[in-house]
Amino acid sequence: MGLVKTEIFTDEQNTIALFAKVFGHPARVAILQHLFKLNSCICGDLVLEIGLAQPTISQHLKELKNLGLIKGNISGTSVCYCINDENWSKMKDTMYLFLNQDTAKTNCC
Amino acid sequence: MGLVKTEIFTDEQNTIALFAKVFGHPARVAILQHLFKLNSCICGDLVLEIGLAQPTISQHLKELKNLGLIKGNISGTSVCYCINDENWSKMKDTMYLFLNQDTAKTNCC
DNA sequence: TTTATTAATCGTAATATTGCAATATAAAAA
DNA sequence: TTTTTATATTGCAATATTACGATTAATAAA
Repeated sequence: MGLVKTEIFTDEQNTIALFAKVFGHPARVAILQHLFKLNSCICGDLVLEIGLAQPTISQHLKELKNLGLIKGNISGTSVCYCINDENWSKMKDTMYLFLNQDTAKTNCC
Repeated sequence: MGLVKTEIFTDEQNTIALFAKVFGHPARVAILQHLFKLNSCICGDLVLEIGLAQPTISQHLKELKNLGLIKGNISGTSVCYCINDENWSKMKDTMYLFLNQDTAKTNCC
């Protein structure tokens, strides 16, 4: 297999898993942290900052873009990437609901 | 390859990625939601609730246990799983810091 | 003891992910 | 136009993940 059975789960469960999955690689975490830190946009400096080959970074950026968490503006030969604030906020709402399930709960073991 | 280059990332980035990775599968999301909802512990009912084979559920439970997010108590022939509140709370702190980077930021594109 | 019952482990097939070299694409500079 | 610069895409090897049948282990019930 190696194939996730998405049909048997709710949309919410699949959505949470998709967002979590994209954060499940340190390179993508690092890319997002850089984009946040610089506040302004960034292009291929990411390749220098993070120690991975250019095609690898490009691939990770694509996954973040596919989920709508970042957007890229072409300026000349380079591409300027930055956070998609609106979608980031929506993602946060979804993840918060999941992470916050533990409030006011007591366990038996 | 297929092998993550963890050496080139910070501990924080790797930790975030590890937590996110475990949430990156809908079955594990579903298991956690069940454990939270029932408030009391659960054992192999998870196999019935979620539509995956027993060894598959067992494997997912193991990953959650390895990260310390759940704990299991043996009672008779069955095992009672529940959330590890303390570790869940610590995990939440880590993830919140990451998810909350967007506060008071403006982007250029 | 023998027989359920429950969960973990092993082994394995199918698929996905990671990373990069090589190449392609596209715009800017010469 | 030719060359340079910056990024995306392709193809592929190495490794990881998912899922499950078969088996094992361990306790409870008969």
